[in-house]
Amino acid sequence: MTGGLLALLAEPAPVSAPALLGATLTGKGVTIRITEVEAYFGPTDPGSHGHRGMTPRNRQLFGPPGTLYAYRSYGIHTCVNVVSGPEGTSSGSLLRGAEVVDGVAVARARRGASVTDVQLARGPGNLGGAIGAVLGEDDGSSVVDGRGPYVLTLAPGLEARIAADGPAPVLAGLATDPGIARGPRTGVAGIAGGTAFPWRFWLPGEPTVSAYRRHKAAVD
DNA sequence: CTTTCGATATTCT
DNA sequence: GAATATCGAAAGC
Repeated sequence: MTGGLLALLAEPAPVSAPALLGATLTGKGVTIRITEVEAYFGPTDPGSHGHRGMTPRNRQLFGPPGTLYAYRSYGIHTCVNVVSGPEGTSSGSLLRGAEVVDGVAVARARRGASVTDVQLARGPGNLGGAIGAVLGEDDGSSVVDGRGPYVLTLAPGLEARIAADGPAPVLAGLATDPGIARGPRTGVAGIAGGTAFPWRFWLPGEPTVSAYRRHKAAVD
């Protein structure tokens, strides 16, 4: 059952993003365990692709929770988001880092023979490459209804906790979970990359979390 | 170790 | 024409 997952994704990304840590995404011969995400929220977030309204590229970001939003970054890399929040709000979580837990050979065939296990899905562009994301066939597909190329499964134990306590207490607990780190987003320019939007979430100590690289002047 | 730079789709000025 | 939710190779300390 994925009822708990849908209940969490009903919340905007800055609230629901921590719940994606430790979750797995399976499809196209590879399974990854998510270790790093960034949340974006169009209505109030100048760093979001959806902040200035719908365009042909970002329209899937406005879709229903559980939609996969894929986009081309710097003209080269394919990056992947999981849409959350009410339909029409342009909110989603960018998958920035993950551990390949199954299909390592398949992922390496896509990324290159010399890429180490840790590097396979470390960083958003690399992650998209490892799972074989393709704009034309994956952008706008669902990761929750079982009919798309990918299926998202919550971290072990989370479904049971949601069933017992409800989604709100679970998300409130994740917001202060000492096992989850949060900080400014990577690569986002201007004030949107500063501490005013501490919407990068990761699992401390995981080697597959990408290195924090400052882009331009992120306001602290 | 750190910094620079090229590749290049999409969007905004 | 310039900027961007990037990456990796090359060059400079």
